[in-house]
Amino acid sequence: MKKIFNMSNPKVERVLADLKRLGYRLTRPRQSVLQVLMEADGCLRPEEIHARARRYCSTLGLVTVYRTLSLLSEMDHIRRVHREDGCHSYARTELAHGHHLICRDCHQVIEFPGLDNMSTLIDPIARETGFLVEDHMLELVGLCPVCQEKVEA
Amino acid sequence: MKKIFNMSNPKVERVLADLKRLGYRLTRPRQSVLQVLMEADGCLRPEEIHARARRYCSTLGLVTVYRTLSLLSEMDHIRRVHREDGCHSYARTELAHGHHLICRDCHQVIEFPGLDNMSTLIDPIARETGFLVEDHMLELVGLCPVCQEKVEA
DNA sequence: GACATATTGAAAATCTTTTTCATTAATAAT
DNA sequence: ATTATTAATGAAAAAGATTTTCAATATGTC
Ligand SMILES: [Mn+2]
Ligand SMILES: [Mn+2]
Ligand SMILES: [Zn+2]
Ligand SMILES: [Zn+2]
Repeated sequence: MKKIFNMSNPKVERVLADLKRLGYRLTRPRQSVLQVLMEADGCLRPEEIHARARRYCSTLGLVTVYRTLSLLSEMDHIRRVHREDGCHSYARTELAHGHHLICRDCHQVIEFPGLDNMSTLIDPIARETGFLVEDHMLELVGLCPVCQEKVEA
Repeated sequence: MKKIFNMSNPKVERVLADLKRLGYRLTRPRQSVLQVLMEADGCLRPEEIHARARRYCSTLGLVTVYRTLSLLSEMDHIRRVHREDGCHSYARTELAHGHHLICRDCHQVIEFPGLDNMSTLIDPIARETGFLVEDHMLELVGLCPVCQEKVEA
């Protein structure tokens, strides 16, 4: 099958090539999910991805979304992000490195972008322990500006 | 109700006092869950906690485990730890607070040494966001040396 | 175009967690 | 100790998220 989008996204192209290289078929459902993920600038839940991707492939089933997410995760083109409410979100690997800053009072959650210096922290630990560190999760807890004032008052 | 365990654990005592202070009842089901959590030296899933706590309170329902976990989390006596497979584990705050290195295959948990440079990481974020960062949780996930070999083989 | 089969979607199954609600038991008052 | 109050409990049902099953379909190849 040919690409389903006339206007081509270089990120999408790259993944499509990778899929083909590995012998996977370039189906319309897959392409629709991929397109959504690669044009998004944040984390999306499977349900959201499903809704958006249906605009490109109206017959798309949620099951296929899950299957595609799992495949793209394996290939490390997207990454799964933990959510407080139990389920998961997915984002392009470049974006998925966000960390959380949580206010212990109002429970506000701020995402802050990935830290490049994270590896200066992790590398020595990997070396010492012999672990192959594949992922990390950093969560900061404290008081947001608003709640700091509430406490002072 | 009086305490259900003749041999008393100081950690359990402390939480019981706190519960009483806040007007909660010291029920047998609650005490059994608490006991399990405070005598454990690692993370436990609700199902595991349920199984263990039943030895102290045979009628204990899984629902009550969830309710107690949520209460103790609110009170910050235990902390919820994210798991790769979607569900959550819980551990005493002291245990859950440190930095952990978790093997995604054998689930081994190693506590890893010295992160003095944590503040070089956190300070800029605090400055940018205006948050007062009081606590942090860092979890590294990967493969332990043993499980790396298993994969290679 | 025909073929082989990887992929799909619907439905059912699983699994974790939450809600509902009638019953039970902890605490405080008598 | 007995009783009254009502927070807390457990069973069952519901809610969600994700996975499995399987017959039908669409893709890449010849
Ligand atoms: Mn990260
Ligand atoms: Mn999680
Ligand atoms: Zn706040
Ligand atoms: Zn291991």
